[in-house]
Amino acid sequence: MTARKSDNSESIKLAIRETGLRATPARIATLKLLHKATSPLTHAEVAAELQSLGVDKATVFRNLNDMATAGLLRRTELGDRVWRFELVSEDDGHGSAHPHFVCVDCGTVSCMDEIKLTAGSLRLSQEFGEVTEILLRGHCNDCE
Amino acid sequence: MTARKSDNSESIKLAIRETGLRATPARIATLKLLHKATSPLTHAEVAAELQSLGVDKATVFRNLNDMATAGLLRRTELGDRVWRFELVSEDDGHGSAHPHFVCVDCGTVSCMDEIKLTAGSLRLSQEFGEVTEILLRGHCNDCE
DNA sequence: ATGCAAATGCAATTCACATGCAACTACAGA
DNA sequence: TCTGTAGTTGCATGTGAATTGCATTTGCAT
Repeated sequence: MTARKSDNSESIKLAIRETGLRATPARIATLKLLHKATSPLTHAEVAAELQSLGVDKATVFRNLNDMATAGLLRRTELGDRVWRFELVSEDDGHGSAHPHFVCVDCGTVSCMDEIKLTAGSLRLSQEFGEVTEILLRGHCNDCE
Repeated sequence: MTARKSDNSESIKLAIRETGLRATPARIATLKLLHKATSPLTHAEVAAELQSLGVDKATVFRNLNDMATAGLLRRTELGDRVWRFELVSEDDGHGSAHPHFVCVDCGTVSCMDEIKLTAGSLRLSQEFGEVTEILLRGHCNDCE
């Protein structure tokens, strides 16, 4: 008894339900997959992986988008017109919007908590609208 | 005489030829259009504009890409899976990219020439890698 | 003026993603 | 534990941007 191969399935289920979504096999498998991944995965990659479980491509698309909207995943675009998804780690807690650095080569997303605009720039940016996200793209040190 | 309506056509032609490409009407029209534009234009926008001149969509696509490769244009992807092109203006010296503001509601793209990071942030960002693009997302004043 | 590589027009295609709808299922309540 | 139903899924189809193949045309060096 106990310690069955339930792994972290239960905690994953809870995390999903917390967002108001249902803990379906497809979603659990998606999160497990992203949990193992060392870099963001594309729609296609996740879909290919879950196909063996009988999960449809469209379902994967919808789930990734839904879970990204729900805040479980982060959706990034590296510049090759393909969305990539990665887990939003809980310990990364600070819900506040902090800048991200995206390596266009490996897709790694780093949080740049300390990056700020100059005061003047901040004011200028107000003239455009309400900034909700700051994204820097480039080549990370591990890639160049 | 002189100062005919040749405008800057001649200088545009020269600029194109300098890259090894031919100065065709479609390319000249494309550059003139981008010259007038105040923000990056999409393939579709340029194509729509040049359609009245009888220029085919595919030609526009190819020309934009070719001229971007040639260094006349800058090709950016602002997160909506659509390429945008803008002139790499010589007088603007810094061939380097300037930040863009993208409205997540209406999709409008604005160039933020004056926006800068603090010196400290600039230094910090170096620790992540070489930043090639800065993107701010949010709700523009016309939308909120 | 002339030849030919470069460029163009048109149609068809690819590729990533989105959607409509009927069937299914997770899960809250009986 | 059983059941109703709103949330999900599978399948097929649609969409919109970008790309490609190929025959024809054209810029421009000679």
